[in-house]
Amino acid sequence: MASVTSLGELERAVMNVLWETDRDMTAREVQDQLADRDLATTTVLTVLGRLERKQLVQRMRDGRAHHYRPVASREDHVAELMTDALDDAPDRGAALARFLGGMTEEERSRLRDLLG
Amino acid sequence: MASVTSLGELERAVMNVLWETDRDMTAREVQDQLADRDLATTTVLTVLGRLERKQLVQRMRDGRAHHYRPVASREDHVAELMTDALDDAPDRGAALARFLGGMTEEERSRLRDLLG
DNA sequence: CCGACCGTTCTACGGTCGGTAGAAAGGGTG
DNA sequence: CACCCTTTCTACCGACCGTAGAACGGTCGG
Repeated sequence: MASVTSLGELERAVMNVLWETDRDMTAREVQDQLADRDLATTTVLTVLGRLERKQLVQRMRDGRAHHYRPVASREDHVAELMTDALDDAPDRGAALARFLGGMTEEERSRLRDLLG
Repeated sequence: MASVTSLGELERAVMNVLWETDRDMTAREVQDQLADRDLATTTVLTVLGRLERKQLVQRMRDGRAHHYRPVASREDHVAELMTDALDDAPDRGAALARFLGGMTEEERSRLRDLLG
């Protein structure tokens, strides 16, 4: 059961748009935010559909169109990816130690604060 | 630049064998450890080759055969995945907070210890 | 010294997934 | 009611993965 979800490039871009825009969006609005890619609307819809299948976005009908929103915040999503990665380590302590070792002292200190 | 590496099922199984066996292995030895899958030797070789291309394993010639070894420990690998995930969050603090929130108090306490 | 054998490399095929989008259907709006 | 917007269906291509046969090259036993 692979990790939570491995996304393609466009899928990731769409999630980023949804995460960065702090409200529900229609496919058209997402498309507009990705204007530089010059995508067809159907392409955006296909991707949104796949993201819904992967349970990363949720959609609600609103008149003719649908509105899409991320199921979880980006931070929650990231935290979940981290947890999943950690769950792959038989020696959690060692993995955590390596993880901490890769951080700056500043960030470790922030982590201490977060841990109260 | 997707995440560090997303592996297929068999690729992951091979990495697990290499990680769990604490010495260099030949393709044949890996195959033996995966006997339940009844794989052809060439299949194992192909996978090991792909893992080498992905820089997850390293190989050295030893007489007729090659010996394969993981480039990094599983814990290092996991830590790297965690770091990569975290790097995707614009708000690292928030992501870390969510991550901590998903841990048991026991583990948080262990983390405090690791942080010294 | 040669043949059998073993490990490797090359090649390939089918399945799944992601990026992409056209065709056609369905439902409001004027 | 006609039109237009959004959606659904379907599809294609390329990449990646699981899988493995064919063929090659070097070693070792005889």
